[in-house]
Amino acid sequence: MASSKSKEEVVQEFRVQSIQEAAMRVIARKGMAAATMQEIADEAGVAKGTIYLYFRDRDELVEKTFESAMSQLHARVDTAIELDVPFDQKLRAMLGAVSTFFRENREFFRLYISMRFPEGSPQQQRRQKRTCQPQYQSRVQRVAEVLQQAMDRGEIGVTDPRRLALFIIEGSNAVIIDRVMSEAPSSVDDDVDFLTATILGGIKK
Amino acid sequence: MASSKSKEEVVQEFRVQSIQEAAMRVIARKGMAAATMQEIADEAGVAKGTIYLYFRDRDELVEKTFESAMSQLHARVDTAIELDVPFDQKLRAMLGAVSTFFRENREFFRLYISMRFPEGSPQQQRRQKRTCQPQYQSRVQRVAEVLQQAMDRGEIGVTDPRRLALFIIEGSNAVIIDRVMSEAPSSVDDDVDFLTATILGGIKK
DNA sequence: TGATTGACTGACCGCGCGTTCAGCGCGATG
DNA sequence: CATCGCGCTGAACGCGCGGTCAGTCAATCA
Repeated sequence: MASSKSKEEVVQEFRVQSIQEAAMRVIARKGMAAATMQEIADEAGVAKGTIYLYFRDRDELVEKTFESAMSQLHARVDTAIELDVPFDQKLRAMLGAVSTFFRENREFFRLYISMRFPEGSPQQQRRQKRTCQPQYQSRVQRVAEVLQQAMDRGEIGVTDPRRLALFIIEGSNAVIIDRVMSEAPSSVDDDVDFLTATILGGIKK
Repeated sequence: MASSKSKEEVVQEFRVQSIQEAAMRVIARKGMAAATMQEIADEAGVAKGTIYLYFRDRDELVEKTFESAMSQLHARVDTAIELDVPFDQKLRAMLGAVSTFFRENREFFRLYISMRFPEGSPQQQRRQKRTCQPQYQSRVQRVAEVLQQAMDRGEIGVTDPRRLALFIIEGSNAVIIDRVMSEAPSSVDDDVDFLTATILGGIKK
């Protein structure tokens, strides 16, 4: 047999996935704090207790859901980063990857935003920081490295790459999310054109 | 009498203010959802019940707290907007106003972020949208108008001013908030220099 | 086909929250 | 000094949540 696990494992993974997707949809609809286990279970078409067969508690469900979506985003951005092209094309590819991802995963952005700042008791905050912040930091870090390379090659001016990465990522996110939320028809290229031009050339006449 | 109201009114306003400030501090510490009325009351040095003498319920407390802080931010930005100077100086003044405000009100940024996307039941979400979204929209709108003027005068290139405003506001916020959170020593000018240069001139060599 | 398993269910539990309100104490009044 | 008014208190209430676990039943086994 190709894989050692057949039915059960496949079924398990399917369950895990559909519960995670349900969680994302409910969080997108009600917000992080107001998303209840009951509503997530209903959305997934299972009983509340079933969720606890696959996830220890609510925190773990949220954490795993965030991580698996985030690793997809990272995978896409990484393929753009690894392209061997001039910086402006690479920037365009990265922005396109992010834009496409958020368009295909409209429900994710709410979770994405919520996980940025940990909530709850100090312990909960520490736990979330350990698991979720690294995902952000590594996203910032990867972009910062790309910027650093471009600086070394003289393709762009020299500044603090981390601060620049933050500015680019959050500015772009705001534009992309605004578009995704407003139900406007497809416009990936439009946004990417706008962002690439603004980031590269600034707004000065 | 200068004002028609003396003792009682002054005392009332003081109570309202100190409760709002306590709410901001607790929200900054625990996050929006985990900030309990009990902890806010303790922080303000009053009993839980006392809060309900000044605010109908939790939602109203949060709403009013957000609005009063937000109007301070708006006031500062507005004085920068009304300056009769070239666009680049105006931009610098606006960024300086925001940066200074967030530095003086470290506790506010958490509330600011939380209010951006309404949470809870559909009714709650509608209520929050009616009261808080306008504050954001008007911030975006004001910046967009300044950009439009600059475009008309040929000071900057022509694009969609709203989208540009979003990009600038959120990119700048990310940089400013990162600095405020990281406890780094004063660096308002540093951030403002960085942001002004990047926004105006872009990053291309 | 009867026995056995274990994935799944959902009524139930305890807790902690927002909210209430009967009562307390203290300054003002006469 | 007795009375009153009122700002304030915090124990108590009900609700709705996350989490549990005894029971169900379809698939599997012998």
